[in-house]
Amino acid sequence: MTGHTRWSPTPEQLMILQEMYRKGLTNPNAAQLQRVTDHLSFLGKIETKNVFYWFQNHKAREKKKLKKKLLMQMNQQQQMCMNNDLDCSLACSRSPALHNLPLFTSSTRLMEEVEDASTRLMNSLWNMNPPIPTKCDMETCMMRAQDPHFILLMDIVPTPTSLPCISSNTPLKTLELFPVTASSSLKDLARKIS
Amino acid sequence: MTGHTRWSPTPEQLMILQEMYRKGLTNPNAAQLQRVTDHLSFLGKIETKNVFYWFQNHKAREKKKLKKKLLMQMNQQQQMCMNNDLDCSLACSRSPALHNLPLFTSSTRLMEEVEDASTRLMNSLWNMNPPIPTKCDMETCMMRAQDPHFILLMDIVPTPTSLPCISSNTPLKTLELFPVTASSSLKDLARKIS
DNA sequence: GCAAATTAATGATTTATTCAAG
DNA sequence: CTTGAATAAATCATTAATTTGC
Repeated sequence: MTGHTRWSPTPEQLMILQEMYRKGLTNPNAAQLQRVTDHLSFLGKIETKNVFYWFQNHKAREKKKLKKKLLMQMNQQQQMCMNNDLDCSLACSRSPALHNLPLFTSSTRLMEEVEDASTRLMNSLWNMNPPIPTKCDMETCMMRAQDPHFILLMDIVPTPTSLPCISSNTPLKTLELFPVTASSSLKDLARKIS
Repeated sequence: MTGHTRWSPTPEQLMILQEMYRKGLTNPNAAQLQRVTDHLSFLGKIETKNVFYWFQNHKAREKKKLKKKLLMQMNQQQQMCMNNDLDCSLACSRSPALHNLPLFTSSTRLMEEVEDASTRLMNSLWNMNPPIPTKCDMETCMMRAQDPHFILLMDIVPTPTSLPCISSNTPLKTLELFPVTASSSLKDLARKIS
């Protein structure tokens, strides 16, 4: 195949082809190919098969590009989601109103004792000192299951007794079940013990 | 560190820890760690630091697992999307009602001639024979931009003159701009020419 | 079956990042 | 802007699980 030189569109031809494609001509039939070829032949040497192959290739490559682009978008989105929201997906509320919600019913288990033990421990922790600093009334909330956790979004209305936790103009917020501030340094504790 | 043997939770301890975590205890403070340790010490040798590390690791690894899971889901979804719908995203309608929609206005370009040339060619193609077999009236439609293409969903009401293209109980459908069936085989054409 | 060899899980440590107080 | 506490991420190291050849 050394004697041959393959077709290469002139800039004008290329632009028109691209424009046609962008306008929706992604799969021209024989008659259309012929017609396009006729028109483009005024701008340079061209054959029907060139046009045919161009559309074939262009479609495939646009598809590939779009695919790649969406992949990147999705990965990015996903990263953001992961980095910012994952902890929220674990968060839940200490409010008594939630104690009996499905959020706290465990999946069926063989060992009821484990269930009981952890529940008792959990309840004892709820009653521990120091008291958890955030205390809010809940009005509306949405719960979304995200196996194996739940995301709980709720409308928070700070009560008079509540500490300055969240400004009231951010209505939808996720509460945390357990205190954010430890009474003593965990690192120190861990070090002292080890 | 050869003399040491690292802590390994008994099955009961592990179950309770997991249960606590599932109930929302993902970041215990010092007092909580101590309390949990005290309780679990009845089930086997355990130190506060073990509990501390367990929660740290478990949280991190659950996060990682969830991340991976979501990633896979997204990739799957994406694959499906790509394989089934990509061609649809390129589809648009040949109906005269759409000729002046933004769908067919090209982006701003330096060379107006190209725009004109491709538009003229496009228009000539629209008027070509054989006539495009699908012919429907449109009532309602939605257009969604998906750079660099558009997805057009529309309510199709077959007219008396229309060929049997789409059953009327599938109201929302994507139309294709150009005929799906070529008047002669493209493959044959390409072969004949080459 | 079982014991060495390989792989996967996971406890423990270190390093980096975030965030609030001064 | 710096510092320190807290947390998250990355890494190391050992144990548990499994594979493999006999």
